[in-house]
Amino acid sequence: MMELTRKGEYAIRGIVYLAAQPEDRVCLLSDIAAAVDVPPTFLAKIFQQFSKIGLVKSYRGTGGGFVLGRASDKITLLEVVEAVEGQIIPNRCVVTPSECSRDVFCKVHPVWKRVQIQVRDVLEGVTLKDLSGA
Amino acid sequence: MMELTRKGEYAIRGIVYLAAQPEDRVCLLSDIAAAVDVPPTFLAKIFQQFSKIGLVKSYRGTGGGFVLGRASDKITLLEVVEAVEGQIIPNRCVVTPSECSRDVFCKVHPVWKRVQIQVRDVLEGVTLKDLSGA
DNA sequence: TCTAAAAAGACAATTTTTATCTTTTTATTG
DNA sequence: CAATAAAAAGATAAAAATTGTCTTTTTAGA
Ligand code: SF4
Ligand code: SF4
Repeated sequence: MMELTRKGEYAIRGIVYLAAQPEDRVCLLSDIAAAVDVPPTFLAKIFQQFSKIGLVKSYRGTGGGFVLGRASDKITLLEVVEAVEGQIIPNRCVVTPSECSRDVFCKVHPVWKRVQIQVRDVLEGVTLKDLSGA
Repeated sequence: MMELTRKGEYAIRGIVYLAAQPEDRVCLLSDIAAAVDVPPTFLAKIFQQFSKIGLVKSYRGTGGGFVLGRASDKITLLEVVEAVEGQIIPNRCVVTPSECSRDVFCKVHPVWKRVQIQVRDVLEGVTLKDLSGA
């Protein structure tokens, strides 16, 4: 339970690698994939998601590749994880109360809410800089 | 991500209902299932798991059914969840470091460890009594 | 125009989840 | 003892999610 998927793990590896590169060095997807040991086609999908929300910037064509979208200390682990895994949802009723008619009186409901907050807090407190630094 | 499965949700509902019953009242599985709106055959599997580790006690035959294995304030939500979902594992390297060769230098690894601890702490701090009380 | 590289979309194998159904074991009761 | 009640165990299966791959398209540079 609560397990990060491969996709999430790959996503983190990839972007942490990027964050560890010299500031404005443009990296090939194929190079990143090889470096962090992830299937290139899979990582491509992941970086497309990153690109859409601006977590990375991409350049096409010759000399193209990827760079970080913002300074590495301005990107949190939470953003990275949520970009590919979606919101941190310990239980569906946390995000969709209507899902369960019992939520009116349910005492479990607020516990999941607390779990959500705790997890988010941990992940939000870590930046790519923290993860890529020496 | 981090989402409880139906099985986990059902498990909690079922055992919380049991905890809310008068002390030594033996409950039929079919009654519990109906009360908490869970497929009876599915709940049966769940309660079998509970029974194996003593979270509930079961009686077969006429007049049989289930009662809580211990006082409701001695059973934590963590136990219940882990009984059916397995350990709280935010990332597999947390439990099987050998899984990933990068764990020696990896800075992400300890973050998942912290997530694990936080989640466990929240769930461990809640008992069935807390969840079933008026 | 040719080539390099990412973006997009379609597809597929595998695994996990979410059950259901049947048979077996155990206990009670008349 | 026979009949019945109820949980335990086991087999099976549909649906969904995960984990990829492959092909085509778009964009940019040389
Ligand atoms: S029973 Fe409570 S915890 Fe479970 S889904 Fe409903 S509101 Fe959420
Ligand atoms: S790269 Fe780090 S976080 Fe990811 S599996 Fe390996 S040790 Fe764990």
